Amino acid sequence: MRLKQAFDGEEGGETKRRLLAAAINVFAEQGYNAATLREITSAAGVNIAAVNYHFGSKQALMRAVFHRLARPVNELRLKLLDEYEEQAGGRPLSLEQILDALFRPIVFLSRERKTGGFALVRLIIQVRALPQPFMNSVLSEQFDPVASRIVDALCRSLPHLTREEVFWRYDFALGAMLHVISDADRGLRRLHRLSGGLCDTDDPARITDELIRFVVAGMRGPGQDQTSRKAGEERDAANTRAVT
Amino acid sequence: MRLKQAFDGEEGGETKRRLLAAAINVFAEQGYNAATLREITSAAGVNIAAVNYHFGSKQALMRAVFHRLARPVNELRLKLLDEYEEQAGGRPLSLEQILDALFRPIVFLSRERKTGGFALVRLIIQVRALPQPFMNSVLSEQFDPVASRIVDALCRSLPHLTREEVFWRYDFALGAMLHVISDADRGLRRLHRLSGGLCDTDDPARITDELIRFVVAGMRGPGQDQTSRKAGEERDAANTRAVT
DNA sequence: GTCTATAACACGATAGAC
DNA sequence: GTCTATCGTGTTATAGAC
Repeated sequence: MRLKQAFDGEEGGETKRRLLAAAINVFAEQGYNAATLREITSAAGVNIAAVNYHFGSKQALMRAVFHRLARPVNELRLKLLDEYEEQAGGRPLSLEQILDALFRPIVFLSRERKTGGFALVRLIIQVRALPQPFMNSVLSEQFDPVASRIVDALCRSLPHLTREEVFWRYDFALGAMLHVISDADRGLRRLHRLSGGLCDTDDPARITDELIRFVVAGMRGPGQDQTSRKAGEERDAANTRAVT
Repeated sequence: MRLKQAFDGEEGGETKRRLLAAAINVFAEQGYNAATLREITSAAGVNIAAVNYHFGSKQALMRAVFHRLARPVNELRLKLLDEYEEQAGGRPLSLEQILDALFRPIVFLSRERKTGGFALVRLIIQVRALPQPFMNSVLSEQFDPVASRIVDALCRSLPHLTREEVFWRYDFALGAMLHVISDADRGLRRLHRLSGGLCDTDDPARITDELIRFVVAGMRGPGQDQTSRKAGEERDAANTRAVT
C-alpha cells in the first residue's frame, strides 16, 4: 500500500520522514528542476534509492512536499473562518476578520524557517513562475476550498461590489501578500534594500498589519458601476482629510 | 570587444539576434535551470557553440535576455512619468497617473506574446521564486530607478502616509500586479478558473482598470497613526454608502 | 564566424544482493 | 528496507577544422 501513504509521511518510518523533511528544504532552496535526488538523499542521510522506494519518483516526492506544507496552513485558515462565523452568528464577517484568516496563518508561518512555512511560500511562487502540469491537482485540492470560502465571505461583506470584482480584488490581495512575504528571502530583500531599511520584512505582525490596512481600504473602494462623480467626491474628501 | 556588446543584441549580426530571440522564449517557457542551450540554439537555428562565442556563457545570455526585455518597459514608465509631471507643472501627480505609468506599460506588453512582454513577467516571477545571485545586478540596474521615481511621486501625493508606509503599499501594489498578470499564463489561469470564467485575465484594459481602482483605494486608506476612531468612522460611512 | 566532435560530468531510475 | 553498481541519457563548455 505504498501509494496510499504517499502523501503522508508521518507514517512510513524514520527514513521516509527524514526524506520528506530534506526534500522540503532542497526543493524550496533550489527549485524543483535544479533540486537533485542526490542532494536530497544526501541531506537526509539516506541512500539514493530510498526516494524511489518510498515515493516512487521525483514528481511524487514534490507532490508529497506540497501536500505536507499546504495542508496545515489551509486547515488553520478554515478553522479561523469557522470561529469568526460562529462569533458573527449569521451576520457578515468584518473584512479584517476575513483577511486575518487568509493572511495570518501563512504570514506568521512564513517567518519560521524551522517549520517549513518559508518553504511553502517559495514553492507557491515557484509553481506560479513555472507551472508544471503534474502540480495542478495538488494545487487545486489544497487551495480551492479556502479560496471559495474567502470569496463567499467577501461577497457578503462587500455588497457594493459584483462577484467578479470581488474575485479580482481577492486575487490582488493574494498577490500583494505573496509578493511581500517572498521578498524577505535571503538573496532578494528588495523592499528592505529599496526603502533604505525602513521596511522590516522579517516582522510578521507588521507585515500583516500593513497588508490588512491596505487591502481593507482597497476592497472598500468604489466598484466599476459607482459613478466617477461619486469617486471624485470620495477622492476630494480623502485629500481634504489627509491635509487637515 | 565582445563584452561591450554582450547586453545589446541588435548589434552583432543575424546569429546573435536570432539567439537572443530564441533565448527569450525558452528561458520564459522552461525557466533558467531547465532551459538547455541545445533547445535555445535549436530554436534559433544556429549551432550550439554560438552561445559561447556570442555571449560567453548561459548566465551571460540570461542577463542579456533580461536586459533586453526590461529596458523598454522601464524607459516607457519613466517617459510617462516625465509627461505627467510636465502636465502637472509642480503639483503632485494624481494617484491614477502614477499607477498608470507603473502598470500600463507592463500590463499591456504582457498580453502581447510576440514582443516578449509575456516573457518579461515570467522571468521576473522566476527570479523572485528562485533568486540567483548573478541576476541581482541586472535587476537593480533595471528596476531601482523606476521604483525610486514612483515612490517619490507617491509620497508627494499621499501626505497622510509616512515614507515607510508608502514603501509597503508600493510593494503590495507591485505584487498585486505581478500576480494577476502571471495568472493568465497557459497552464495556470487560476483566477479565470476559480471565478467560473467571470474574470477575463486576457483583457489588459480590464486588468489595468480593476487594478488601479483597487490600488488607489488601498493607497488612500488610513495610515498607522490615524486613530482607530477615525478609521471606524470611515468604515461606518463606507458601509452606509454601500448599503444604500 | 560557424561548424563537428568530444571531453568531463551529472542526472533519474532501476536491478539485484543482502 | 536498505544498500551498491550501473544503465541510458542528458548537460555545459571547449578544442580545433574549415
